[in-house]
Amino acid sequence: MISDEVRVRFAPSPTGFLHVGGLRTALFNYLFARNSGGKFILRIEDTDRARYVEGAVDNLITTLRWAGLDYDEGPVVGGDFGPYVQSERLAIYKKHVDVLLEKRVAYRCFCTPERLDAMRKEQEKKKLQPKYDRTCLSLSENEIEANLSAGKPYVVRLKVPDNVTIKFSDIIRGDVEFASERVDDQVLLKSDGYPTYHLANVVDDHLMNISHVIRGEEWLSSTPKHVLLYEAFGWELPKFAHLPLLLNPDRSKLSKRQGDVAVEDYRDKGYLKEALVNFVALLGWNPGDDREIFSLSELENEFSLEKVNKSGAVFNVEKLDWLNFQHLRSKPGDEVLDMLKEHLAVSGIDVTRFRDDYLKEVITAMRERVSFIKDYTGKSPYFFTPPTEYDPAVIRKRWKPESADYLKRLAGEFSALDNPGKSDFENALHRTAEELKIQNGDLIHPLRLAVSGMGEGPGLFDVVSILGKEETVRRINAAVERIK
RNA sequence: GGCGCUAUCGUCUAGUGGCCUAGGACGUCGCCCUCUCAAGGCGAAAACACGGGUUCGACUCCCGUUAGCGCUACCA
Repeated sequence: MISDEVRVRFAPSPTGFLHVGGLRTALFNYLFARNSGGKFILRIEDTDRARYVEGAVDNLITTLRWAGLDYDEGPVVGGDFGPYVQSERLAIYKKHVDVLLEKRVAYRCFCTPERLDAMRKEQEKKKLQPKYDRTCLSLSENEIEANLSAGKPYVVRLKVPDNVTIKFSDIIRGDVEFASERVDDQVLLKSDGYPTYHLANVVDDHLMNISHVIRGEEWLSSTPKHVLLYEAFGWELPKFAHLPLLLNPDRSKLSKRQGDVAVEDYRDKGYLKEALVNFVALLGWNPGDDREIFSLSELENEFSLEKVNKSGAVFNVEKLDWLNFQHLRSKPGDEVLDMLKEHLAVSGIDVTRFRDDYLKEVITAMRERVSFIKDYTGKSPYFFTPPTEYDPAVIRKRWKPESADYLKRLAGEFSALDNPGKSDFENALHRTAEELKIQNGDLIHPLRLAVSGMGEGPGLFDVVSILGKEETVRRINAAVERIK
């Protein structure tokens, strides 16, 4: 009997890196658990020795933690239902296969991969459904014994009952049914003694008391096999929820080739975990109103499987960028400061040259203008290093023959100021323009070019006051020498 | 091919038979603000796949067609 407690699991296979689709599946499981006061479990499905990738488990765990999806039971943290790595549970699967064999709902198959291959090709040629032909189902006890003692390798297959309709209910899709004729006699135990996904998954979900199986839609078609297994064991079915797939822009299943799919690719590009999590949550789920910006804890409060929709969702990076901007913008200044310092350090800029107060002023000035931390150096490099080049397009547009003289005059005015603030610079510039009988803009634009090398950025007087009097004057003098 | 799932603006989506002249967001475009760039404000273009039913009334329910996707391994 499955208890009332909600227990869900994320069960990745350690074949590489955490896929964004995997992140979304993990997130929905996590949110459902948190929302219902249940447990979120991590289980490693490493039953395919051929595809196992060294270090993938650690990577998976690290990435999940980075995203903030802490699990209650699983590798490293342990729990009462372990081990949580399938390769450490081989004896358990073997025992359960024996039960199935005993009940005669499974049978040994000694067919070679070569024969199976030929059979399948033949079926395909005849436009038949590829399906095991049950040759080994009719083996006598003696033949089986003989094969066994001859040490012939074998697999164990599920004996799918004839002419029944397999029905189950999916929380997201409603009632689904399959004709058993359509279901192949699935291999449960491979010849190397490892279980297949289907067997291990069902056994573990039952033994680990999993209440809800929340996974990608690609599993919907194999769910009848699982249902049959639960029935064969006499176990109660968990609730199923098959999530819509994440898609490439061309609407095929999200894959490499068409962009980045690894969570760490996005992390390395500077996306915040808050933005990625928020974005991925909105792919297939919505709160039912107009809100778009969510923190993880808000999602925990709001999430429900009933609001998950059925159709696949295109992974559209433009919206992710916008969300990154939103989340970065609302981060506390101190946190941004730390991130900025780290970014400067890895960019080879000597962080010790800048006081925290200086960097905080830069952050205030650039807040509305950056979507990523790297934009601080990308969009306003002049806060960290004096310009060495001046944008030719801006020179053409803003720099007049008289600009150099005007700026020299302005530099003189600035120099005379005593510990000036933003409004002092502003007043000095207005005064100079008036004396020169020119527009403020005739000074403002060349000055911006001189101090920044570019034509865009925060308010000019913010820039100048952040840079300070000495640095501003120095940059003016350098610019009038260099800009022709 | 078979089976299954799905189908609202370019994209993410709201919509559970009358509140729909189909709403919001991203993106795009225009205007305002303005020393530039952003941000912000205002506005525009932009969708119910198609055909049948059911109903007084369908985006909403049913059937079919079409299309897309998934599965069809001793992979998960």
